[in-house]
Amino acid sequence: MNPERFFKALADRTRLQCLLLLRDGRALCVCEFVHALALPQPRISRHLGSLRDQGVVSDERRGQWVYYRLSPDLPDWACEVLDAVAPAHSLGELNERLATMPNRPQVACD
Amino acid sequence: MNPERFFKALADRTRLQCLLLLRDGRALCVCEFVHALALPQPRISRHLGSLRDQGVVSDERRGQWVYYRLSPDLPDWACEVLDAVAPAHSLGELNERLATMPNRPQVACD
DNA sequence: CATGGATATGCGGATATGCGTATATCCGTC
DNA sequence: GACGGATATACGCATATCCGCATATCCATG
Repeated sequence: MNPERFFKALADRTRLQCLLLLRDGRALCVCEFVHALALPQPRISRHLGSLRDQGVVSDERRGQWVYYRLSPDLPDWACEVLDAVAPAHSLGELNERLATMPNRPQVACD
Repeated sequence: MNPERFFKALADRTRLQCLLLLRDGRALCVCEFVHALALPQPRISRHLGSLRDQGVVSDERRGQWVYYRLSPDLPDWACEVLDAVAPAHSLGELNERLATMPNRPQVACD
């Protein structure tokens, strides 16, 4: 994981929001991102796929659902970067929508 | 300064290296960047100009030279991001070339 | 005011990026 | 094995980004 690539990953609103939602070791499936960010599914899927290809997140299939989490191989400095920017980015609304998501697969699948 | 814009600024090798060189409050002029990074002058100049336009760095003219430094308005989280990534990015060679630069305008113009 | 060093910018081309729409794939259930 | 929900991908388009080269601008000095 080199810094330039990592910052490219963060340099997009959709990807940045996805990553911040995963920050505390949480795993979320695609439909949860779709609901929380209120964005079309292909868009979410493609961004998550690119994050996976770059080693920023890892995925895990559970039945129909694919869960994404921050890659366990993410170097310390990368986690520190996420922690540093988190306070500057209000996730309140996103977490709110997550919490009230109807038909949510299963909460806290960790 | 919003996180997405800031990360776009860091998502380029040239810009990232420039910013890391400025990290301890140091100010450098264009020709110093050119020498340290061993890149063509127009390229350095345009990247620094774009960083200035986005409020990441500030510039100051001194005679023929234009000095750039991290913007004093940079929010705390942005500085923390730079501090976090600094150890992951070896600047040794760049600082080495800076130190041995011939005809260097003036050292430590702070 | 001519000169030269330092810096900035105009321009065109190559490439990358992000998107929407449509469709494919994968999986559990019946 | 048909169906439906969840996810991934193919395709084409619009735009952004980065670059090199050439040239313009700015400034100190003579």
